[in-house]
Amino acid sequence: MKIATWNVNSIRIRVDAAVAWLKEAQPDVVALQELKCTDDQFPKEPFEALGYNCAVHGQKTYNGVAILSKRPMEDVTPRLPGGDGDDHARYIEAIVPGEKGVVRIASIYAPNGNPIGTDKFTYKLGWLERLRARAAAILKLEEPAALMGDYNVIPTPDDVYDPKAWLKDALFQPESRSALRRIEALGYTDTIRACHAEPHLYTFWDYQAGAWQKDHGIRIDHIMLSPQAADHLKSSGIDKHVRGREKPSDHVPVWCELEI
DNA sequence: ATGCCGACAGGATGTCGA
Repeated sequence: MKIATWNVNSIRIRVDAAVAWLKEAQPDVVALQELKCTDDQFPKEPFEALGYNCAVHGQKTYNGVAILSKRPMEDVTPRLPGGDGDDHARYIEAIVPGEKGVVRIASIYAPNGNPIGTDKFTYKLGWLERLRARAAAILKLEEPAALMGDYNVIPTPDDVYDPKAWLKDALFQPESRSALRRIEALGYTDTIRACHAEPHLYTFWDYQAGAWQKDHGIRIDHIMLSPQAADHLKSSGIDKHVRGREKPSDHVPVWCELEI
């Protein structure tokens, strides 16, 4: 089973780009983030025409997550538990059948958290703690699971072109990095780290200041596998070339192959 | 230099992203 995650930065404006990538990459399951549309506005037709079922948790203008799956999904559950009154559409979970078993899939869009020292940063850390709690609960199920999406956290200095330039950014704060490490420490595997020894692999390049041309990127989109999924990890990659196309998202797809 | 770019809502320009 090939699974992938992609922050599309508006699904409506990215339909052609998404269809082109799906045709070439042929993933069985895709977690999408930053739909920037309501459930009603989500363009299901072009994806259904490619054979995908769509589970959408949208919101007007901001956020929004979805899971596309060739096989029908079960137990589709939007919203991250906890966070009383939190109405941001940043999480959706579903069960997807594979050839040999099922995989629990989560599409994650963690808060940006800038600027630091504000309620936004507090919200980010609280949200990541809620995610850790959910990740711990999923581990107890002892089943293959992939928690994938835009974590908005740069894990280490090796995951950014110039660590100094990000020292005051919410994505690279010690508290943010620690929150991600706490999830990994539960027993989750970062697929790109597991499959690639070389540093400076990126998933996001800002639209501004020629970041793409200068390869000024950061790695913030991650696939985290439960032990039962990591046992079946075959390969993982980043479809970097997608960033060089017409009207690109500022993020690119991250994928992995599971023998499930 | 805290903007550079891009999407959205709305109908000008402010908000948000990372």
